[in-house]
Amino acid sequence: MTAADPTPTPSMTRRERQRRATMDEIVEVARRLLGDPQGISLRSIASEMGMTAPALYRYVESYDDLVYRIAADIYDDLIAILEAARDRYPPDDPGAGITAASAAFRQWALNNRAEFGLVFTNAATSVTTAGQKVCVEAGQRFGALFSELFVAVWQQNRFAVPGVEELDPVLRERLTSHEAEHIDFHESWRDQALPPGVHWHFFRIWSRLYGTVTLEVYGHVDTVVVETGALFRDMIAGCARDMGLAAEAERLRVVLDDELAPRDE
Amino acid sequence: MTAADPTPTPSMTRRERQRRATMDEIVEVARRLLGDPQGISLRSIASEMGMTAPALYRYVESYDDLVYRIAADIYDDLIAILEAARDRYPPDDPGAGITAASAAFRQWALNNRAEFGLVFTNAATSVTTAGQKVCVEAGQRFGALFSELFVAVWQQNRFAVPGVEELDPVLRERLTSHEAEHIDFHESWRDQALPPGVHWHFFRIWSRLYGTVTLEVYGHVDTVVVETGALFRDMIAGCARDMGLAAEAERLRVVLDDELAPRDE
DNA sequence: CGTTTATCGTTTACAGTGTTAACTATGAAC
DNA sequence: GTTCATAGTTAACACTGTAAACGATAAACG
Repeated sequence: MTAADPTPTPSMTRRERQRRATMDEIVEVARRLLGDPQGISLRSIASEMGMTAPALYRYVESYDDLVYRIAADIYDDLIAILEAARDRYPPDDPGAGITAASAAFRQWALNNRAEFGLVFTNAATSVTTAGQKVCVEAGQRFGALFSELFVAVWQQNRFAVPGVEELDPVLRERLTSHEAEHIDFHESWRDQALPPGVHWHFFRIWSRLYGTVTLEVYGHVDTVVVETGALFRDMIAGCARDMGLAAEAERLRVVLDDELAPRDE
Repeated sequence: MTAADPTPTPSMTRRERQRRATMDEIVEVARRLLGDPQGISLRSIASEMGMTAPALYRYVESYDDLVYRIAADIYDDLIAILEAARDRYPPDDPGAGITAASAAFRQWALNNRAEFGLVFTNAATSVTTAGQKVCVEAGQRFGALFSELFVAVWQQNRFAVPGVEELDPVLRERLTSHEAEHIDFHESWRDQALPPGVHWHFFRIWSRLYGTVTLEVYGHVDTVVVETGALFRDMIAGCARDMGLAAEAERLRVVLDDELAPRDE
């Protein structure tokens, strides 16, 4: 990937293009080195691209700043993978799409544990650098991918969601008031005036996906339920039920099997 | 805490006692320093106790070894906290016990994020040192705490669990064959001959608890559902339903409110 | 075109990390 | 009372992120 270019490469001065190129190469090399047991270091990155470590400071404010940029790049990579999984199924079948994307997310996490940890179990709540911003934005794009699929499913079959009266008062307040900057990844919902219960229910579904994948990645459960994928399958089936997809369980099971099978390439 | 002493302090030579004392002090100091922004380091630990860094190698094989011992200590600390929460309710009310323990787990995690991350989202799959062993054992004790409560609930109300025929074949094989060393924390179940479905259902419940807490700790969800505790409450309510505790929902809600309220001390 | 100037890279240096080797007190043991 | 293992030391090595000062080079301007 090495993406995250707001303006890809239209017409910028030669220097700017070159600068962007090495900027991209930095995070590219860093991500390659991320797989190594001893992890990444500015010196290893620099030497890998024939430079010295202090030179990297022309492109990166600090080590943490670099980490944020790497995280953003990982996000974009992951988003592309999930979109590809989603697009293997027709757009008018968001149930299959969200199932496929979820499975792809899980497979990616298990196959890229270091990257998963960097992005999804990181205490990176520290200072606000330039890099963190791009990281947060990428995270919002990632969230939007799932939330859009979720909303598409809801708009298709209007499954039951909790009514406003069932919601926690504070939560209801936040979800109804449309100063919702804090409702991170849901910019795409802006004009749709969705019931707050839809918002809320999405959090519940997302928490189960995130939680199960994280549990599997860190192995805080018997290995057999990870190896067989039984726990993940069960969780997906449960989420499907709670999204009004019970009738399509058999069909979605096939989708899931397909996406959980090791990719052929 | 600084516990994990198989033989507390019966009658060992003076040297052994002293050795154990500084061993305990090391992890104690390390844990105190864990809260610091720049984290722990052998030198900071040593200087904190008036020593030099290389001296620590008389007690610890390596840095990773130390981390494992810290993790074990954290586990023991956490176990004590959860046991205290559990024991605030009568032993014949495991429903209240598991609810309280779950809430205590969540509160502890949110209040000790560094320690939580060290223990629960750590790639510590590397080499097998002496320290890792004590860490794994502590983890099993931790798991046993929840699984025992879970089994107690089941033995009390015999809630429905999936039948053997519904289980993944590989999973069924593993759960029925009693060479179950891999079924980590369930040594306490040994002689009970529990249906495999009970095992399996415990994994599901545990995955939801672990997943929700981890999600909250790392904030990969709207902050309001964390601050209000709405997501956690909802998840606990769902688990209670799936443990045949629907009738006691109101009673357990009170327990939950109690445990989620900031402890008074 | 030549000169100025900003950019990108260098070398050097500093404080910090985990870790090893060699050496030295000191308390237990024969 | 001598021997000897133990617990500590200092010195050193190979790393880490980072700052300062300096040099080459390419763009920008008169």
